[in-house]
Formats: sequence, C-alpha cells, structure tokens
Amino acid sequence: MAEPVLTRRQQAIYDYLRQHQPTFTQPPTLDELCQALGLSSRGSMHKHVQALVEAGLIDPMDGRQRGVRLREPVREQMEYQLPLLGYIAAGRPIEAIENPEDVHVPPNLRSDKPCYVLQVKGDSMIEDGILNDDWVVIEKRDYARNGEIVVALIDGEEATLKRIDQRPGEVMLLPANSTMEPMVYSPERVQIQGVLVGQMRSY
Amino acid sequence: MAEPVLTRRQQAIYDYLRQHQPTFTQPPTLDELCQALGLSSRGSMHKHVQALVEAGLIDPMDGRQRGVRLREPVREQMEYQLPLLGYIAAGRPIEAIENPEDVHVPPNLRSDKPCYVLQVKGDSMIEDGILNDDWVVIEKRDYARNGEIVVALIDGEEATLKRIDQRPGEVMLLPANSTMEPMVYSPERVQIQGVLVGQMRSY
DNA sequence: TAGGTAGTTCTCTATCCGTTCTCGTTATGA
DNA sequence: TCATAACGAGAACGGATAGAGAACTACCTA
Repeated sequence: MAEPVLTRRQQAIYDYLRQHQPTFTQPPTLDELCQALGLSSRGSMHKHVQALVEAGLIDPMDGRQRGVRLREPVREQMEYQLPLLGYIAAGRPIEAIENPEDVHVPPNLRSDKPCYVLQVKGDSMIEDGILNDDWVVIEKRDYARNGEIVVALIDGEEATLKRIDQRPGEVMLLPANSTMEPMVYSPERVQIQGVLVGQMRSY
Repeated sequence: MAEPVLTRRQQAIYDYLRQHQPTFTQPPTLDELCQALGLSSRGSMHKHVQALVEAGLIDPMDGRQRGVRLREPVREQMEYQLPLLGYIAAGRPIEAIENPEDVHVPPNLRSDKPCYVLQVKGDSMIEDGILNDDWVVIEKRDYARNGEIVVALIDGEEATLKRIDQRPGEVMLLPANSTMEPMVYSPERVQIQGVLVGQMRSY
C-alpha cells in the first residue's frame, strides 16, 4: 500500500490522536477535537477527519457519536515492530525496561490486536518448548480461554508465564516442567495481562 | 531507467533533501527549499525539483502542497524476507515447496550469511524446544561445529534436523527426544546442508 | 413530544504554494 | 563569435489547503 500522503492539518490531527489516545476514556467528539487544535468550525474538522478515514488511518465513523477511532490493527499490520517491554520470570514482577526498544516481529507471530514482547527468564515452560531467553509475543488481553498460555499477575505483584485452567472458585496455573507443581489461586488474586501468540529464539 | 546525471544544483538539492529528510515533520515547500539553499525564486527551484522528479529520485508532486518527497528505495521490505523452502521431517527428504513463498524473519533470528526457512514436521527435537510445525531459520553452510543443530542429508536422500557430533571416522546425529536413539554414520554418508540459527512459533 | 447533542453537508472566503512563463546572466565548447 | 546549457529572478495564474458558519439529520433523553 502506498503510504498515505497527509496535509499539515491532517498530520497534526493524526498526531494528536495518537498522542492522546491512551488518555481518552472515550473517543473525542468533533467539537472537542476543534477545541484541542484551535478550530472553531465543526464542519472543517469533519472534513479533515474524513480525509484521515479515506487514508485508512481512522475507522469510518458512519454517523456514530464519538466515532473518531484510530485504526490500530491495519496500521500495525504493516508495522513489523513491537515494544520489548521487559523480562518475565516465574515468581517475580515483570522487570520493565526503562526505554522499551522495538523488536521486529513477523506478522504471522502476532495477532491483529495490540501486542508486546517479553523475554523469558527461567525454565518453567520448558516442556512446551519455551526456553530461557526466548522471546514471547503477548497479545494484550485481560481474559483467556482454558488451555491458553497467559501472562498472569498474582496479588498484583508477581508475574508469571503459565498455562491457565479456570474453574469455578479457583484458577490453576500450570507450569510445563515436571519438577514444578501447579499453582492454585482464588480468581480474584489472578489478573490476566496477556495471552501468548508467538515465540522466537535465536541460536 | 535512465542513469541520473545531475547538474551541480540538482545534486546539491538532492543532497540537502537526503540529509534533512529525517528532521522534517513535513516535506518542505519550494520556498523553504529556496531559503535553505540561498535562492529567492520559487520558479527556479521548481525547475530543479522537476528535473529530480524526471530523474526518478523524487516522487512526482502533482500539484500537492509540500509534495517534495524522496523516492524511497523499496529495498526495505526485502531485507526481512527469507524463502520458505519446504518441510523437514526426520527420515524423509525435505519436501520442497513448488513455489517458495517468502517469510518475514526478524534480523536477530538470522545470520548475515544466506539463510532459508523450513517448517518442522515431527517431534525429534522436542526437548530442545523445537516442536512440530515450528519454523526454523537455517544458515546455508556445508560444515558445522560439534554441538550445533544442523540440517543433514543422509545418503543423499534423507534429510533430518539434529544436533551433530563429528568424531574421527563417524558422525553422530543426536535427537532431542528420549524415546529416540542417536544415529551413527560414516562421514561420507552425511552431508551438511545448513545450521540452525533461529526458530519461530505461532500459537 | 420537545429539546439537546453531535455528525454531515454545504457554501463562501482567504491564503498557501505549485506551476508556468518571460527575461537576464554566466560559463563552456565548437 | 555564436550556440547552448545551467542558473537565477520575478510575475502571474490557478489549484490545493484551510477555516467559518449555516442548515440539515440522526439519535438520545427528559
């Protein structure tokens, strides 16, 4: 696809949306966008937004209110880079990297949802073919189906990469290492932070 | 394409664009280019830019404002692609794909030598974290150091992915699967086709 | 049912800026 | 000495970009 050619104003609006999207609780209205960028005409703003829709950077907002949504999936599909957020080791919090560098990830190793990369420390998933120092691609998600491998945060402080089995009243986190025992928690202690969608290793 | 023979001025403008492109938030206008290069006539600048367009170094700016964009070499994408040559399963020849498609491979999963990609069929390397359906990145090479994982062709017909141990008078191919036995051959029966440098898996 | 909110479409206007043109200067080589 | 190419200045034209504001529509809520 040819890269979209944006005018100055279109670029400014797009930049604003990308920069402020994380802080939005809901997408902005056209009037709010006008105020943020110093316009006074809703109609003019609409024209610019419409141009961004045609450039494929924003989802078409057919009449919907607060319908200005960045089109993440498609944009990142062409983008082969994901942030390497840190290291994950069983029993310790994710060790965050201060300056998340970007890692190349082939499109077939990720989903079309927002993803990030962690580097594995430890052997707790060794029998599932996930070794020490492997990179894992995680789809950002707060739920999982049984049998999926998830990044789980326990008591808000310990992060771990395990296969999950959710039953009424309890959650089991299953290592893939016969020297380790399954862990059982009450559901409210376990917070899912993402689901494994890809893995890479360098020799 | 005609070889680009640039005049002094054209070369100067092209150099300026290449040098300053990364710092642009938006492509420059002709007036801004004039100012940067010490001209005062937009029309003259336009003539030079037009020459660069005809030389194929700049995208045609059909009337667009701020349309002076360097034509990027399309090379970028190719750098991250390697051919998927086929499937490798212990004990059978590499099943070649008639039309080798290209697979995206991150630069840190390959070497700077020629490489290709195979898809693994079978469980013979499971204890080394290489599972059925994984992709492996292979550096094309006809020798290996002991302990490396190699693609080996036996008797010119059977290909297999194994860890190698070469001793005087014999070559051992070691599976990473406790249900399988090491294989021992005389050196002239074993031909090394490549060495494992990377691995990928999709969930 | 009325009124408010917010997206859509339209016209009008001003300015930016690419485009084309003419004209003059300088350097080079036959 | 003349033809030609490279270069530059400047003016005039017109399309591209931008913004304001009015009118309309769709939807939700009181």
